Amino acid sequence: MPHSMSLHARTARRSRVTIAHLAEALGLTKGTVSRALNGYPDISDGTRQRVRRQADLMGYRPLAQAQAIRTGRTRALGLVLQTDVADSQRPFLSDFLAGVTTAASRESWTLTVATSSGGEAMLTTLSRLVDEHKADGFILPRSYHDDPRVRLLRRLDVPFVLFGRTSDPEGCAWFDILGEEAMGDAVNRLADHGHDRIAFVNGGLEYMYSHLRAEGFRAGMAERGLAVDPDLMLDGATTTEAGAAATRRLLALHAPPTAIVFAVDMAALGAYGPAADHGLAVGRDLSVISYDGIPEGAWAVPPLTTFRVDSRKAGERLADLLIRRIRGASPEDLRETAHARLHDGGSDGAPTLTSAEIAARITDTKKT
Amino acid sequence: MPHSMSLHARTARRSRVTIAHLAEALGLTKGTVSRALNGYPDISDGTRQRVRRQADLMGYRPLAQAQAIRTGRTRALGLVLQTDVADSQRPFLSDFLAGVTTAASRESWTLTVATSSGGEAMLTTLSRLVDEHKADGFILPRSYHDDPRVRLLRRLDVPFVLFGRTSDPEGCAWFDILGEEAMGDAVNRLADHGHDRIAFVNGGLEYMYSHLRAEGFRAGMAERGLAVDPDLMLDGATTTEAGAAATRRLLALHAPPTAIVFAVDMAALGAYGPAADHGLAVGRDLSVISYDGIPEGAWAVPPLTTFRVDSRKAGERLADLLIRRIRGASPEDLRETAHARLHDGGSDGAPTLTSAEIAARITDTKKT
DNA sequence: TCCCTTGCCGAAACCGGTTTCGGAGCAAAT
DNA sequence: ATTTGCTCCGAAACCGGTTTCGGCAAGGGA
Repeated sequence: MPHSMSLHARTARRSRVTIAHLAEALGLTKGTVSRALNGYPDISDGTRQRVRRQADLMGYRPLAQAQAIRTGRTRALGLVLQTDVADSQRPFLSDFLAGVTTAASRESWTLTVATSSGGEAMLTTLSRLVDEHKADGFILPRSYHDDPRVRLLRRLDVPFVLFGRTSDPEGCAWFDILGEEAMGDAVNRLADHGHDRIAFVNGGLEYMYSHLRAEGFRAGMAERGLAVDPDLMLDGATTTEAGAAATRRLLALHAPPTAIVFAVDMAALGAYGPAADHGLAVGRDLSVISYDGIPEGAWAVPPLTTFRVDSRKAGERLADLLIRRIRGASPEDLRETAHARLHDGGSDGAPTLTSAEIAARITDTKKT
Repeated sequence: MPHSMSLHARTARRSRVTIAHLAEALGLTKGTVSRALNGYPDISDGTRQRVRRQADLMGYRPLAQAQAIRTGRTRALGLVLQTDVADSQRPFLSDFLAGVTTAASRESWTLTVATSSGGEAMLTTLSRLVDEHKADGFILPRSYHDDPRVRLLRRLDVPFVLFGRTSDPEGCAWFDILGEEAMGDAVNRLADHGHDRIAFVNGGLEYMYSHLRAEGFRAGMAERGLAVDPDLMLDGATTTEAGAAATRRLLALHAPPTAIVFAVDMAALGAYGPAADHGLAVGRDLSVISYDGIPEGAWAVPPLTTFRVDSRKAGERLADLLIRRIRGASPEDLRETAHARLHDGGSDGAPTLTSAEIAARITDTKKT
């Protein structure tokens, strides 16, 4: 007499089909069903098929949290956002999340999000999430040159993937956009336009990307046989104000640049004000190329020429890599990069003035 | 002989302090400890104190997922973002998430985020999350006039809070910004400037906010004794392109407005192009006031005068309300509103031209 | 003094899964 | 014919909590 004693009817409010229901319907025990579904070798192919078929016939999906108390894994990705810094990734957060969650839900994983303000709080939050088993691994956005989060998770032996590279790649998986390549392309583009006095305004040196982008800028200059003037190399500009200050400083030089490459859009937007102050038209008298593709760039006049990042894809790739990392793949096999795409806004072009002419213009406007 | 047989030493990698450890240290059983911590009445005050003390002495924190398999509650808030619509809340997503998660973690809850594209997918995602017990309740951003998510969750008897109101408030808790008040203030401000021919460009009527803001606009007009001309009432503009189209249509009227109130910043940004096409200076010849406070508005020339929303606070309040809702508070007691704050950008001012003069200007520029 | 509450806690079942252990059944080897 | 070994599954313990049930001891009323 099969199906003799049925479990409590599924009429109860919000009852799901459990592994016990499934086992009963199959005439097997919970344990056998579980092993069948989880690929244990001591289950015959026949029953495995039968179990699988019945499982998706009845629409059985294991309860992640029930599995978690035994396995310690809850099929959740963790993402801790730092909210106290002006972050060029912020405008794309929505896209980024869309990427992460769609890739995650493809494997029926979910995303747990937390925020923290300040580096210390970040570490506290991370270890709390680890301790409470809220996530099986973490996506770490905006990697630092020397990243304390990496050290923490490495020590705790918790899987993670970086959005960005880091100085000590030991045990690190990552996805990154080749910012150095973009910066090199920017130099080449400007050189093609005829510029030979090109400045570089970098972001904060605590971030890994700054080192890479500076490298890329230098490589581009070398490629075109252009000298890198230390006076034209600034850093620490991640806001519009800092970008404006950097621009003013560059324009005040005896031999100002005819073009500026910014590592960060937010800083590049700061170039427009000082340029206008001296009657310099961005895109003609002063060329600007930048990186990020933030929406504000499109509203500048002329719109910013910049290298766009596909945040949604980044999220997808990171989620995918992290899941594979959690499942045991070695970090060395989980390193991917992609290219930024140039968006021609009009803020760069052939120089209409030489460096000397710009210098003259500056002294002129200063007098008045 | 108390403490005779100690549990496996806590030296094991990543072992937490469990309720069994706690019980052993106290010489009680797991069940008693659990009841003590959860406020059951059949525990003496003395032991309750003792248990509590020992609990935070040993740093015990219950594993949410272990509790969940019995209680069905996992101390997680759910947030499903719709990613396929141009959403004025998107630039503030980071702040919003910061608000939600800080309020949640204050009560040691977490946030589970999912995304979906399309209304149907949204409902599927929601019911999957409910079915898999991934969240105990949901924050529903950007409420619709008639919201299918509300109907679904109401039917499933799952707690939720709305960011925004809805047409059928039955069983709904919410937090909302008084957009109608802002629109009324906008009208008053324009009337103070001397405008008497004011247009209103609304967002999509499927959203609840559009109805409220239209209402607020009408109330403001009535308050100032101004007639509402049906020709000056448009809707469906949530993008820059749609805003531009609406502006062109308004300017082409026999008696064009001297000021336009937009329900949405993204649409308001569309006013600049058409105005410039006809040689009209925004802020002087044509006044524009809007709502949202998106960062792009600051880059328009002149910057947009707009009503800003405090997204972080909204997130905090929503998380708080939802937690109380899940804990059993009745939805009627969980309804809060807040005010938008005016940010004076310069896109509005006293009219320099009358409606007739604008009309003349339009026909002039059309000829050339 | 006896009985009946009442307060308070232990014991054990339970939630929905996973994992270990052991043994039944069968075929091949001795 | 017995032993050996292998395949495959059931039984039961386990994970970290919650909840039900029952019983002991103290207190109160008759």
